[in-house]
Amino acid sequence: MADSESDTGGARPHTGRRRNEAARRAILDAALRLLGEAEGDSVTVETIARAAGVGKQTLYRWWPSKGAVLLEALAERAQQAVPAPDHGDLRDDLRAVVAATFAGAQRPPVGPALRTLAREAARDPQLAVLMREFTESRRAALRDVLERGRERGELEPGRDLDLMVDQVYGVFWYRFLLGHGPLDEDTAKALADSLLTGGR
Amino acid sequence: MADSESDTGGARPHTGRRRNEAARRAILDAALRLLGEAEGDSVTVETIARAAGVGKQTLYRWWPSKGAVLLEALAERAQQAVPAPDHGDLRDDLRAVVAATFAGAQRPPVGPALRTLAREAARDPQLAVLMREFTESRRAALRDVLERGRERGELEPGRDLDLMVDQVYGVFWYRFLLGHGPLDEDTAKALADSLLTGGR
Amino acid sequence: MADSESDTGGARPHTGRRRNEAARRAILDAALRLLGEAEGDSVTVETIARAAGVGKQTLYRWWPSKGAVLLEALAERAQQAVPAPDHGDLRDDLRAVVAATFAGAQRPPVGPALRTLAREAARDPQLAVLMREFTESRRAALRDVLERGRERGELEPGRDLDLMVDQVYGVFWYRFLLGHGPLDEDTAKALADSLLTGGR
Amino acid sequence: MADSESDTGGARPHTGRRRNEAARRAILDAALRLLGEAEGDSVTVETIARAAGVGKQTLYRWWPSKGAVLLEALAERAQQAVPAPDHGDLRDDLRAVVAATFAGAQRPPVGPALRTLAREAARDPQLAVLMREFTESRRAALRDVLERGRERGELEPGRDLDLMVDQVYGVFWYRFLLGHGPLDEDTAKALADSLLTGGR
DNA sequence: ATTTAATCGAGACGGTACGTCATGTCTTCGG
DNA sequence: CCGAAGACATGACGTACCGTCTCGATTAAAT
Repeated sequence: MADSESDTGGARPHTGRRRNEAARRAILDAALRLLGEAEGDSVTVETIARAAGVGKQTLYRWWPSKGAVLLEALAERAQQAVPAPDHGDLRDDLRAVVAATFAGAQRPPVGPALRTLAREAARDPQLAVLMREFTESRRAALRDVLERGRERGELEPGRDLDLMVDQVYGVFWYRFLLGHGPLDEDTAKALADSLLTGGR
Repeated sequence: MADSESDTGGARPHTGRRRNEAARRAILDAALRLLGEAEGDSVTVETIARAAGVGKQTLYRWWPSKGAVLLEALAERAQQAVPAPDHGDLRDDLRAVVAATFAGAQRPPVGPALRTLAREAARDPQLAVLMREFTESRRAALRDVLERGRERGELEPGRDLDLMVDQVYGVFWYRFLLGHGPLDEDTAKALADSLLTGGR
Repeated sequence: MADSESDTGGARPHTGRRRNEAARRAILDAALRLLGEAEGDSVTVETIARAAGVGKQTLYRWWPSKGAVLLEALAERAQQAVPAPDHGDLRDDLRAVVAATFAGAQRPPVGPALRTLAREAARDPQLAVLMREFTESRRAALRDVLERGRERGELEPGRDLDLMVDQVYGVFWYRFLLGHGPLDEDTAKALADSLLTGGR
Repeated sequence: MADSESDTGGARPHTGRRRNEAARRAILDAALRLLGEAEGDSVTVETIARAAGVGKQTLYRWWPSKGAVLLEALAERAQQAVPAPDHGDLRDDLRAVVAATFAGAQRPPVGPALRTLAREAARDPQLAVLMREFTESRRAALRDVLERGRERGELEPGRDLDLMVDQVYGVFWYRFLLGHGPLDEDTAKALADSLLTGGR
C-alpha cells in the first residue's frame, strides 16, 4: 500500500552513522513531485515522508521545516539555469533574462512549488530568510547584466540599478502570486523596453 | 482573565434579533489590533473572537472567513486615501500617487497589519481573492492617472498601462514584504521617472 | 472504512456547548471493547478515538490520559458488583468476596482492561492516584466484612484487619499480573480459610 | 553536555576485539543510578547509553532489552541476600525471612530502583519474564523454609505452600508499590503469625 | 400581550496536520 | 573486530486551529 505511492524501488541500504544520501534524494524528489501533482494544496510533511519512504524525523533532522525542503529541492533544480547572457547589447540581454525568469517559473514542477514556497515563507521567518538568500543570486545575475550595460554607456550613469532589478522581480512576483496578468514573452519584452526607454 | 486583554468594558447589551453593531465593532477592532501586534504569530479565529469577547459563530455568521474580517478591518482604516490627483502633469501626478502609496502603507497601525494580512492571504485563497478586489481600487486610481496622461499625449499611445501599474505595485509589495530596499519619497520619484523616461 | 470498525450506527447528534453524553459513552464502550479484543497491546489513543468516531481532542478534553478512560470504563462496569455479602458467617462472607474478586477480574473485557490499566498506571502517576481511589472502595468492602466478623467475635480483637485485606488483594494482584498461579474458586476458598484458621 | 551527567571520568580505553568490561560496568552503574534517581520519568535506553558514555548498540549487543540491563544492574546489588535461615522453628524462620525481605527492599539505593524496575516491567514483557525468574529464587528460598516447617510437622500436610508464599510476596509488592501501608518489622511479624495461626 | 424568530456568548465536536519522543536496527569509523 | 556514534523507519503521542453544531439568554418584530 505504501509502496504504491512511494515507489522508491524497495529498500534503501542503510549508511550507518553517516547521512543517507539516498534518503535525502528521495525526500527532495518526492517533495518536488508532490508539489507538481497536487497544485500545492495538501502537501503535508507526512505525505512527503511517506512518499519518500522515510520517517518524519529524518525530515526534521535535516531541514527546519517543510518549506526548507521545498526550497532546497527547487534551488537544486534552478542551479543550472541562471542565464546572465552577454550579447553585448543591454536590450537583448535584459529581454533574455526577464523572459527566462518568467518562463522558468512556470514550468510544471517549479510553478506550484514556488507558489507553495511563498505561502510557507509567509509564515515561517526562517524560511523567509533562506528564500531571500536564494532569490538574491537571481537578483545579482540581473544586476550584473545592468552593470555591464551601464559600463557600455547604455544606461545613464546615475540610474538606480537596484530599483530596476526590483521593478523586474516586483512585477514577476506580483503577477506570479496574484495571477491577474500575463507573464509571457511579450510582457517580458515590454518590461525590458520600459526599463530602458520609458514611456515617452 | 479574558477581559484583561479584550477590554471591551464588560457586557455588551443584547440587541435582540437585530445584528449587534457593538459586536461588529469589537471584532473589527480586535482584528486590527491583533494584526498590528502579532508580528510573527498567526492571527487565529479563536484569538480574534476571544479578544473581542465574542463567540466564534458570530464571526462566521457575518464573514465568510477569518481573512474577510481582517481585510474589512484594514479596509475601513484605509478608506480615506485613494488620492488620484490631477495636476495636469503626468509626472507630478505619478510621483504623488506613488509617494502616497509608499507613505500610506507605513504609518504605524497600517504597516504591520498590512504585512500580516499579506501573510494570511498567502495561505487563505478566499482572503487572497478579497485582497485582490480591495487592491483593485488602488490600481484603478493609478490607471486613471496614467490614462489621463496618455490622453494628454504624455505617453506613447501603445504603452501597456497595466504593466506600468504592476511595476509600481510590484515594486511596492516586493520591498514592503521583503524589506530589502527603501520605500521613501526619493524612491517614489525615481520610480515615477523611470516609468516615464526610462533608462537611457 | 472507518465505520467498519466504529459501528457507532452513524452520526451522533451534536449537543452544542454541553458535553455530548453519547460521545462519552462511545468512547468508554470503544475503549473497553478494544481492550477485550486486542489483549491490551496496541490500544492507542488514536485507535480508541477512531473506533468511537471521535476526535482525539474530545478524549483529551475529558480525560487526562488513556488510562483514565479505561479506568472510568472499568469503574462503571464494576459499579454494580461490589458484593459485600452478609450471611452472618465470616468464613462464608470472606469466601464469597474473595471468589467474586477473583472471578470478576477475569471475565473477558475486564481482565485485559485491568492489566492494561496497571501497565499504564505504572507510568502515569495521575492515573495511579485514580486507581488507588478506585481500588479503595473494594478494600473498604472487604474491610466491612471483616469488621462485621470481628464484632461477632469471629476474629481476635487485636487482629490487623488492614493486613488481612492486603493479604487478599496482594495475592490477587500478584497472581493476576504475573500469572504464575491460579485465581480460581479453590484458591479463593483456601485463601479465606488461611486468613481465618492459619496454617496449623 | 552529555558528559556533565555521565561523568565516567573521560575516555575508556578500547579493548580491541574482546568485550570491554569497563563498558559493561559503566552501563550497569549508570542503569542503577538512573533507576534510583528517576522517580517518575521512565528510564530510556538512550538515557542509559548516554549516561554510560556508550553507544546504544553496545547495549543491545549484550542484553536483549533495556529491562534486562536494569534487572542485571539490580540483581548484582541484591546478590548477597536470599537468607533462608534454619532455626529449627518455623515461626522464627518465617519472621526472619519476611522481615529481611521487607527491610532489604527499602535500603536507599534498592528501593527506588526496584520500584522503577517494576514500573518498567509493567510495560516490557521481556523484562517481566526476567523479573519473574529473578524473584523466583526469592520465592524458592521462602518455600524451602515452609517445606522444612511442614516436614517438622509445624504445618498441616495439606497446606498450599505456594499460596502462602504468594501471600507474603503479594503483601510485599502491594504495599511496596502502592505505599498505603507499612512494611516494617511489626508487619513482618504479624504477617508471619497470620500465616501460621490464622485469625481466630 | 403573547408568540415567534434571530442574535449573542459559549464551547463541545470531528477532523487534519503538526512537531516530538522512544524503540530497535543498521552502518561507519577510530583505536 | 570492538565500541562510540548516530542515522534510520516506525508509530504513538499530545497540541493547535479549523469550521460546524447546539445550547440557553435576550430582545425586537410579528401576531
